[in-house]
Amino acid sequence: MKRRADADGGAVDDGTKLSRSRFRLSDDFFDRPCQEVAVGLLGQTLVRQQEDGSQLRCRIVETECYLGVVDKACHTFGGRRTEKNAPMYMKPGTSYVYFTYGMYHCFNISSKEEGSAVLLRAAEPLEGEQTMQQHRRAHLKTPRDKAWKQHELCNGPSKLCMSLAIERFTCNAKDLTQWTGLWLEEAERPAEAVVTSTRVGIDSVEKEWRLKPLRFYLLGSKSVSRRDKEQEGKIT
DNA sequence: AGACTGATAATCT
DNA sequence: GATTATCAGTCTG
Repeated sequence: MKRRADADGGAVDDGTKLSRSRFRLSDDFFDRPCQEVAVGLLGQTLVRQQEDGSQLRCRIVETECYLGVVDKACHTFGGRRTEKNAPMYMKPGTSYVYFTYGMYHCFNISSKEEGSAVLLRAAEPLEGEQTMQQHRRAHLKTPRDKAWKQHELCNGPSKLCMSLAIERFTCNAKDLTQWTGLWLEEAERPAEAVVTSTRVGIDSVEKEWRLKPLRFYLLGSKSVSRRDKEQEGKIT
C-alpha cells in the first residue's frame, strides 16, 4: 500500500499535539473490493476539517458493505441511476451522503465494484468532543442542555453525521483522497478482533440479501451501534 | 440495556 | 401515495 504524506489535506501540525498518523488514505486504498475497504477502514481515523481551523477526529469502529448493482439492498441495485445515487458510481473514494427518514443523513464511501459503497456506521471520538456535543444538540427537536456519553456521540450512522456536521449540501460527491473538508488517515492496526454480522435497517429486503454477513465491527468497542452476541460468541 | 413508537420530508413509483 | 441503510423519548426490567 502506497502512502502519501498529508500535505494538502489537514491543518498543519502546530506542534502543540503529540505526533499522530499523517498518512491520508489514497486512491489505492479505496480502489479495492467493497469488503476489503469496509474491513480496512476499521481502526482508521476519520477527520473533519472545521471552518475555524480545528479538526474533529474519530476512530472508525463499524462499517457496512453495499455491493453495488448486484446487491438487492443497495441503492444502485439492477443498475438504477438517479441524481441521488450518482456518487456510488463515481471514482472509488467518493463520498455518498444522502438524506433519509426526513431528518437524518448517512455517509458512505464508494469502492471498486460498479455502484458499490461502504456505509460508515460508528466511530469513537478522538478530538473535538465538545464541538461534537454542540453539533448533536443542534439537532434536538427541543433545544436543551443535554450531554451525551463519549461512546454515544458517534454510535450510529446518522449520529456520526450529526457529530461531524456531515450533510449532503456540503459533503456529498467529494473525492475524499483530495478534498480538504473531510478525509481518512491511516492509523495503527486495531488490536480488537473484527466481528462479522448482518446489515442493519434493511428489513424489507428479501432474505438472501438481508442476511448476508456484510457488517463489520471491532469487538469490545463501546461505540458499536448494535452488537451481535451470537457472532461474538464464535470469536475465540 | 433492550423494546417500542412517533417524527418528518426528500425521493421514487 | 409509499417508502425510508434512523434516532430520541419513554417505558420496562
